[in-house]
Amino acid sequence: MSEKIRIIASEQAWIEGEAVQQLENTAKLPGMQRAVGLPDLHPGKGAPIGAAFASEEMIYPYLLGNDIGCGMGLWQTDLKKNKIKLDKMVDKLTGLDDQYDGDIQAVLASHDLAPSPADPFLGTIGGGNHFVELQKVNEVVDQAAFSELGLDKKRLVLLVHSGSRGLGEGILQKHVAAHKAAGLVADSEEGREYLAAHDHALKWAKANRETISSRFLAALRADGEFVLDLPHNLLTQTEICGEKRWLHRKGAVPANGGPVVIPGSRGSLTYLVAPVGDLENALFSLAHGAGRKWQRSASRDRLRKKFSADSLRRTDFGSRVICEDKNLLYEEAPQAYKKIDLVINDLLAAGLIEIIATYQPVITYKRRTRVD
DNA sequence: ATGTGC
Repeated sequence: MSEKIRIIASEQAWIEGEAVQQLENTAKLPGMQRAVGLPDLHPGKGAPIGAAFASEEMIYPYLLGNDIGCGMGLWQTDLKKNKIKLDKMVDKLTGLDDQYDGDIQAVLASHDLAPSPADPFLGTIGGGNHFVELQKVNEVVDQAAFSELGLDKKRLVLLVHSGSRGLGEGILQKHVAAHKAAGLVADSEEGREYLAAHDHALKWAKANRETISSRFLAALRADGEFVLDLPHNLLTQTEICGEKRWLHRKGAVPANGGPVVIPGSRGSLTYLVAPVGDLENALFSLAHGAGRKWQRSASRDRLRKKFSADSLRRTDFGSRVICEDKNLLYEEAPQAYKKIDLVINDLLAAGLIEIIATYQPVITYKRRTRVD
């Protein structure tokens, strides 16, 4: 394996050969200095997911993929853990895939965002692995760090996973039409144009998660306080070992900006962790989740044989899954994902995290609208 | 992942 590559995973971790091959391929790209695979590394469309890449001079839009700015936002609600009325809450969460009926222009203005064709979709989560999850505390491990974030173990939190919808898609498509998987010189007209579009999508995606949270909180008739928001598909100029590098993160959460959330699948715990240790050697990045184990089509084929759709709408935690799109229900089932505990154990073994707390699902909202 | 593909 190239000395440019590091894979942070134990021998027991299930990492597909194709993902490792994809990581090897990225290390050969012109200007590429280092590539790090995180414990949730898995194959993507040409480029791996769960990885960070540091390059000199060149930037590679293809490594980031279409959902520029996709990430996790966390809000603490004023809903109490001991007063959960599941059926009533599920009934309230309707109409949330429709166009946002609030003031989109005001949201854009507050984030200093220029108009874009994706604006009618602001406030919608989209499909794929995107979700909104209401969670309750499972365990507080580091009370001081937990309190420091303003968190209260009696209160439910809202975790929002979404991105830049059609906006990032359009930016990648434009690049691919002209350059396919090839990169750009960062300091060129096209490079600067991509970076400007990227930065816009990054901000838009954050505004999207904020809008989604306010919609869901309003539907639940709850208030919420912002806790944190971190993208996991992004490109930044970052100093690494004393050199300015273009740091690409694809399914990798920044570990140089305080605590991060690493969610499992909807059937497992979510970890709130503090990055520690030699993060520079991990390109200041951590795993962004459990990582997919089975491809979408394989998940549908395998799980349809074993489980009814309704059985997948409840989890071992007693939580509910709101998802009327049956394909999505099977594609995103917990069985299709790796075990989050193993991902966390690998990060602990590498000395890169300390656990602050764990949360468990109460309600997982996937796209509710029926499309099948 | 996708104002969702043949």
